[in-house]
Amino acid sequence: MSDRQHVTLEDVARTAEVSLATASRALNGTTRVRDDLRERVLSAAAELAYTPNAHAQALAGGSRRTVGVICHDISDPYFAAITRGVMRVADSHGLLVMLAGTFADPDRELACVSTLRAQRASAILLTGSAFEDRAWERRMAAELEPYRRGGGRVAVVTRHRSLKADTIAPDNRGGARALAEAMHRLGHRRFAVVTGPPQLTTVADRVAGFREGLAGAGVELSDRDVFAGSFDRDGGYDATRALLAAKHKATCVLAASDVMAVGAVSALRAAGLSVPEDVSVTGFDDVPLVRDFVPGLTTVSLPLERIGAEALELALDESGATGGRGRVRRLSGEVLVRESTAKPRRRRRG
Amino acid sequence: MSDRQHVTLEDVARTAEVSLATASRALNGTTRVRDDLRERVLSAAAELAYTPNAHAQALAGGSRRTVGVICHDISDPYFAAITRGVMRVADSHGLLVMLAGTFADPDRELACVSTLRAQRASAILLTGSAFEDRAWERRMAAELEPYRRGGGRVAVVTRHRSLKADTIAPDNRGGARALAEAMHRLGHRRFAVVTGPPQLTTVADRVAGFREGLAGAGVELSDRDVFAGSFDRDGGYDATRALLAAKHKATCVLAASDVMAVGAVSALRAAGLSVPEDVSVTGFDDVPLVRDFVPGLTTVSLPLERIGAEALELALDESGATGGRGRVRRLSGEVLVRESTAKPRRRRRG
DNA sequence: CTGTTAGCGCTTTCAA
DNA sequence: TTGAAAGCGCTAACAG
Repeated sequence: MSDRQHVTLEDVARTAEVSLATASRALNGTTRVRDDLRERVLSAAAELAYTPNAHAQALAGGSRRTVGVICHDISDPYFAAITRGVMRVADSHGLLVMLAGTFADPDRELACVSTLRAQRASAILLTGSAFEDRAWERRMAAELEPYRRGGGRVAVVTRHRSLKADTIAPDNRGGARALAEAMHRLGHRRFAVVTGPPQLTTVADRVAGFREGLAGAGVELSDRDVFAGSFDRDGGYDATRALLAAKHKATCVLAASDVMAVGAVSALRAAGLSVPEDVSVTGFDDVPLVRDFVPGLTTVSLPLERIGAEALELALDESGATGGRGRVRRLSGEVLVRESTAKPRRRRRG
Repeated sequence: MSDRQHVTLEDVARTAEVSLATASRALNGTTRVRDDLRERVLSAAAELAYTPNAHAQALAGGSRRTVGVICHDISDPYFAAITRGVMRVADSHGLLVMLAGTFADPDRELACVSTLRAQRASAILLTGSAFEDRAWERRMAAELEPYRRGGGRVAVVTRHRSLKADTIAPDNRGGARALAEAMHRLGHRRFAVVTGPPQLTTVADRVAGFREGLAGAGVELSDRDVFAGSFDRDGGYDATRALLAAKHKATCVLAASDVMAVGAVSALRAAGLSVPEDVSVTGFDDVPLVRDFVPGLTTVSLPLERIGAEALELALDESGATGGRGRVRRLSGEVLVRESTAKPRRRRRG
């Protein structure tokens, strides 16, 4: 046994008394190798507990066995579900997932791409919302372009088309519109929106959808009906507190995500209001655990795991790669009316 | 501009009209470089959108800029929270997280270690429960040992001591014992346990703790009081259905995790029982979103993000590395009695 | 089918 | 300080 740090292919070859090339071939199965030699190599490798150095393999032009996933925050069930879908597909392709978290910081996101680029990930998946910011978009495009030139594949979820990448596009706007319309049909006339930072395209799309749906039904949503917080549970809680403090008369609160809705419901309860008796609340996404909430959250269901899985599949599938513009796969959400929403009461507080 | 795939350091050096070595030094700041040369290198790199090839860097003995995290399922909020903690620390050290999911399959877990070893991750974190299986343990130890010899660091969460790695050990047993005792003090005398596969050490420890706590109070927990399912929401649901089908007379259901408890509550409700009026239910972990459930889930709170953060910190901190046995950092959980548990009724169903 | 050899892109001695 | 050159461990021609 050597006092070297790692067992290398050379050690294996020497032990098996074959050449480096033969050892490599035996291990990778690229070319046929005489059976007894292959046996010798394999047992030598096992005996020495040999593990190939992935860096050397990658450098020698062998493989690119990793994919990068960039999300805002893995502890958000939305991203967790998407990432799970990615991991399933990655696993079935023998790929390792490198996970980068941006915590919704645009600069951090750029840095993540750069890191993943350095790692020569075979694909980069941008799963988080984009930021509505021309300068940022340009910088992102500039970061992505050389990556693509080097053979890297890019897929994005809900992003601006300007990135020209393969895109999985859940219909945030349409889903929000349909949800708002459903709430209007239920009888609601006074609405408030509890939402995240408007620079996030997902947020912007959903709010735009709410606005459209209501406008179509003749209800105007003014800026004073929109309460923004961080795009998480606490943001939903805080925004709802602000709504309460403003003595807003909404009978229905449209939250920009399930997670925000959970915060909203908690804030309403803390204020002594009950859902849906006093106020109806809706979410968006239909994330796993929230399905077991009582009252069941009315929401727009998105196939999150599938979104992750398809994003990676799209990125990995070279065949249909259009020359630059990127393919777009649209997914529609389904409005799920559950118990967190009800007909508004005749009379309300205030 | 070359028609090469990637911009390399050589391109940068040529553009800046310096040697490879100087370019490298200027970029890494390892040695002093004349200011004007450094400037030239930096601007050439920027101009060419140069990104170092991490594989080449790693191979040349430069850096190990990744850590591996192995978990059962990232969409489980328990692992998501731990991973978030890991990512925070990784980020502050400039490390990239490689995430591997085992879906609680022992063989898959072994394979993950091997992959991460190949990637020369600077540390491997085993965050999922171990499996109670001597043969598996031996194989895992055999996989880890050469990794360590090559300078790799290993840290584990809730594992068997036999792995001899740095360990973050939440007190599953003690927490479970305290929780069971608290439920006994509340007045419960008939208990059932809804749990995951007993081969998982976490599960085994928690069930053992429940058993101990109850035994100390004079209540025997027999095998017929324990209902096992998969260690997730559906497992909790299914196990509770089994409990119901067996007409078990428990007034208090102890679930092995919050996520299982969520499934348990849903199953009870579906059967027309209310929590806590008809049956009390407890969880374990105190995962984020479940905190907003109504009724609030009585549980044992574990600092999940901190567990992840400390696991990586421990692994990265060479200073206190004991010569082989591994350091152990114990963390105790806190019993949180909320509204999902109540005094048992005098009379019960059946 | 097997062995020899030339890199992959970078860091790091070692001289200058 | 700077540059030349020797690898890091592996794969993939290219000869045999």
